[in-house]
Amino acid sequence: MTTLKDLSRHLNLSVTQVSRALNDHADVSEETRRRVKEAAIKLKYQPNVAARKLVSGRSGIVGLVLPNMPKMAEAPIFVQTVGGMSAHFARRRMQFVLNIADESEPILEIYRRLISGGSLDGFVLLEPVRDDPRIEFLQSQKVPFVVHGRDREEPDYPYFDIDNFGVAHRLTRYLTDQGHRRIAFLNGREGLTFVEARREGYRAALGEAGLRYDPHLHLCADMEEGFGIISAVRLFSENPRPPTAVIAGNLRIAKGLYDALRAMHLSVPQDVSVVAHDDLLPDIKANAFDPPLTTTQSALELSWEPLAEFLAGAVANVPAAALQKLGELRFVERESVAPPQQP
Amino acid sequence: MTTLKDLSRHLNLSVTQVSRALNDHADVSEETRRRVKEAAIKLKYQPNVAARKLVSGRSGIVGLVLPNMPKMAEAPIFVQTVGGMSAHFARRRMQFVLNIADESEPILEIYRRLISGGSLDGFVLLEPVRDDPRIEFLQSQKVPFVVHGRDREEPDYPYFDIDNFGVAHRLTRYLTDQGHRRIAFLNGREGLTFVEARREGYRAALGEAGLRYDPHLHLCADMEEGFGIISAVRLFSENPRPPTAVIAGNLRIAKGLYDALRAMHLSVPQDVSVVAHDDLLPDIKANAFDPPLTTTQSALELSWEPLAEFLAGAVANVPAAALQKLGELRFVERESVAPPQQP
DNA sequence: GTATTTTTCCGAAACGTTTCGGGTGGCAAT
DNA sequence: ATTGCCACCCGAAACGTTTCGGAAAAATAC
Repeated sequence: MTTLKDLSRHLNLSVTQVSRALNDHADVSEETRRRVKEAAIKLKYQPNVAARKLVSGRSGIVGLVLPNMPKMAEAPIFVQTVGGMSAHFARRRMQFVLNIADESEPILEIYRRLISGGSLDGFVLLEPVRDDPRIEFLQSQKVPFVVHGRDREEPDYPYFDIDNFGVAHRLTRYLTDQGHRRIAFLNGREGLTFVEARREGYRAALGEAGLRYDPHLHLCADMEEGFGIISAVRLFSENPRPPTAVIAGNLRIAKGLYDALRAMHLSVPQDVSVVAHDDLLPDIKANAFDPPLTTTQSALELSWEPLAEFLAGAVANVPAAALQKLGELRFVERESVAPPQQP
Repeated sequence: MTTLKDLSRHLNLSVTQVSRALNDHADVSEETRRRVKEAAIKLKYQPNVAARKLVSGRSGIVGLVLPNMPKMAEAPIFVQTVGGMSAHFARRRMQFVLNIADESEPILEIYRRLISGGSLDGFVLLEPVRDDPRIEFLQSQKVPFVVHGRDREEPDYPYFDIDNFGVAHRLTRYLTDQGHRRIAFLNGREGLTFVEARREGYRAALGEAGLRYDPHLHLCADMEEGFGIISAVRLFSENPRPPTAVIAGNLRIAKGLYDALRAMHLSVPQDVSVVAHDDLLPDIKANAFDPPLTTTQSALELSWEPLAEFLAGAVANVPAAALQKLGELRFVERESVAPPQQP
């Protein structure tokens, strides 16, 4: 293994100067810098991360801590997430480590262990809840992190999110504009901030249309196909006043919903209008629905690069304000909505 | 952050002795050891991994390098694998890092980069091919690793595998015992050693029954549902002499096969007998098939623990012979096989 | 009583890097 | 000729741990 000392001997330079040359410091001549870099490549020099970390405090390793094994239904998202992050961090010459918690160990303990050993530079946080304890903890420990989402409206930490209020608002508004007055919303698991944001967007759009928010029409659960199926039954077969339109939180829910509606001989959009939000996952396509589904869309896949970039920035002490971004959102009109039938 | 020096000051001991006490060396009195360990807990001492690594050469980090982003069809296996490994290494207080290769960078370059930086202690290798270049490379570099599978019959490195020869042999033998004489085998991607082992098991069992191996009946492809579908068509609708039984390499292939046979109005087991190997993945069950599928089974899920254990062992210089294991294999008879129809 | 071993401890060096403070020598300004 | 400045370079210290060789204290043997 080549070290700085080897290089310095080989070049008749001091270790100091070699280090400075490789790190592009100011006071090293152009000529020397070139020589050094060439030699480094020729001798396959790779800096020893441990040594570097010891003095600089940075290890180039960031982590993702998951509270539990992902369920099978979440597999595609898990692949996207872990794969995407890993790839983008690798591109930045950073290591990405995955840590799946034992249920036995409290999650904050895991963070504590990982940071106090000094092995990790920072973390990626997924699925924040309101006033997320992880965020509070990491902030109190002054450990860099980036959040996929937000746990409050205007955070002072790095994040990448989409306008979830806008998602729900837009979808709801589109339906009220067509004359719908009873609109159900199949949202996500309660407590998650993006679910709350969507609820508010939904509620706001209802208000603007002069409609009142009916809690019976706002359902919360894990965003799986089964949720769509069960909700369809609950909304349309056990309900004296069923909705005329349904908003699905993602395509998986919408899929279940479509299937169940078909089984109940309700047709889209004649009997029920359906819209959804589409994360553009590769395994399920909105225009492969029958009829093609009207959606808001924003590619989940585009999250990983900014997340990696922002975490790298945070580790390098870039101020948080420069490390915040909202993803693009598009509205795509297809054929799953019609005006409500007159009763 | 508490360091050894802090502890030593606090205890009126030398740094040396504190270190030795914590690492359970011989020449430290019982009394001192106790005092030191108590203080360590009280002051929340966590050894700095970077410093430790610098002198010991171990980082406690192991890695998995994947040649490319997993395809969606492989998502459940990916989740199992990555999740399982990560969890088991975490239990051993080791970090597990995932590295998804850019197509641009040759895979051995990635290994080279990761080991010469000195950041990783060892690797987990998946899906070995015969005379796998990764194995040769890592062996030549004297880097510890463990293989899920084998790249030769009796390797001198740590591995966990199942008896793939046995899998194919058993399934084939079961069919020949029932009188089948034309048996197709839907195997995996060519080049993988487990695929070759299965081919040999198949071929051997055929031989024992006095049948000759017909290459037209041994098909190789990625083990996805589509492979089962396409093979069904090829074997049964374009073939003057179709097989009377089919062996599927896994349940996903079997699923495609079942679906396609049904579409072609061929019934299992009256028209075609089917058997398969079952990795006991959570998203697909052999007895949920109609009719329930006769299988060999061995839980993929049970691989992760021995793999983690063996890699940890390899890093600690345990001889390879003690780090090799074959997984359990069971044969489960269900209702997907009948004697062949007389022509 | 001295000689020898055993137990328990410690100082110092080492791992490979970054960085601090302080050099040189050359050149322009005074 | 002195001063100041600049571009370039270097030695040494530091990061936190482990380990080597040796030393003091205690226990045992003669």
